[in-house]
Amino acid sequence: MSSIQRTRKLALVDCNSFYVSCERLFNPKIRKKPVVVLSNNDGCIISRSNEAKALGIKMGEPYFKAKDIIVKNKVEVFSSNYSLYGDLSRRVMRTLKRFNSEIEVYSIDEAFLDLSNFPDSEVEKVGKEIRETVLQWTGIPTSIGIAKTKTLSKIANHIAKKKQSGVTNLVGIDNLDPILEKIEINDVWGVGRQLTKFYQKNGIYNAKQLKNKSNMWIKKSSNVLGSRTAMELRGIPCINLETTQTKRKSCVVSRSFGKRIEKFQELKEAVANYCLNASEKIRSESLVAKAITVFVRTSPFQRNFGYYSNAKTIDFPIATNNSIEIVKTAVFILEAVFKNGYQYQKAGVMLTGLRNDNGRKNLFSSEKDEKINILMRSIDNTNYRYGRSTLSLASAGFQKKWNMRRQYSSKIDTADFYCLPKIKAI
DNA sequence: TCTGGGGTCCTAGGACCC
DNA sequence: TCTGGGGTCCTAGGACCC
Repeated sequence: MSSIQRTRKLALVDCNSFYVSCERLFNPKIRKKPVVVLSNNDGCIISRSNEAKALGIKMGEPYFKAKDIIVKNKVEVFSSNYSLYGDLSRRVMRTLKRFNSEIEVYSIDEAFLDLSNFPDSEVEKVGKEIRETVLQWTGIPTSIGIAKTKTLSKIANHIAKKKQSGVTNLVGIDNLDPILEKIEINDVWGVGRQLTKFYQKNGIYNAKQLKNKSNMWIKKSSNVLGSRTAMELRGIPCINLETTQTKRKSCVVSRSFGKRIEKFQELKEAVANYCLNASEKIRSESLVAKAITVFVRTSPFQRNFGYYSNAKTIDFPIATNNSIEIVKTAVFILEAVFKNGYQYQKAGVMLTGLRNDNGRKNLFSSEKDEKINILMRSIDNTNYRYGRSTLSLASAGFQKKWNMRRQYSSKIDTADFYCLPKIKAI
């Protein structure tokens, strides 16, 4: 045995109020102010600065419900700008890879890092170094939790969020019970609303109590995922670090409309646009779809108009990523699910059964297919170079009355020179 | 007036086969 | 007419995540 202890150590790096931090980066005036970022269509609040949290603004709360507090306290409001957040996310992840190239990018603002190669005694110091480096290189503040399993690093991260240092290390602590006892059951990773209700009914209110329940009982009353969580709380790793990105299995594009839609024609345009978007996405990942689902629905919150929701799936004869075929099939489905006399609030398309496009010709492929592939490729290249929807299909429409509301966009584009932050020479 | 979007995994149950 | 048991595969729906 080596003299240095090398237990399994995972760090969870989580960006603090990520979307808000991104907006602040390009707008120093809002650094100390309460800030919120809204979801698509300016619907819900999906990111809050600490100052906004302190005002009692809740995560996921509809914007219009929080408006009173927002106006009264002069909270800065932004529509979401996903290309900006995606760009900054990539910068953060690139920085993290300096510390270990084997990282799992878990979401736009989170990554797991394997720190097992560092001695136990140094791991906290490494955490602080990671945090400082990310802040210095990207301007994004983070919190870091370190522990033996993913579920425990999530808990460590939860604690780190409330600390000045921003780093919490649970490796090397023999008895975690006093810490786990303070973690409410609904704050445990993998325990959502339903499980919380169920666990509480059975006297489990915190992480320590779940940890001490028998696997048999948990598995019987929930499922394997539940018992995995309990094992991980005991420090037994059950969830691996996924360092290689696996290809996705489905691709969804759906939006709520800026205003309600009643006409088939407008719905058709929206759905055609979602199809173009989705097929471009899967083409860029060299995938083909086995099937397509289209769904439409009215607002579930507007009871006086009666709720209607419908969806239908069609299998393609041969898996495809051809925009024209995808749009055509989607419109065919839409004709089947559309009913007159409703105010539609949302629609979407889902490409499923995705697999690699091996480009192999099959029995039915023809010269025409070849030509279509070439056409698709040139559309993608043009749109990449000159901006999305430079080239489109006529069925996608031009008016786009149904487009999203984005009233508070910061309009920052990291690909645009004039949006770069200015530095004043002293 | 105004309530996001995009994923994954698990389970139960049905269809089908031998 | 009697009518078993085990396996696989698929799907819909639910739960969870960020």
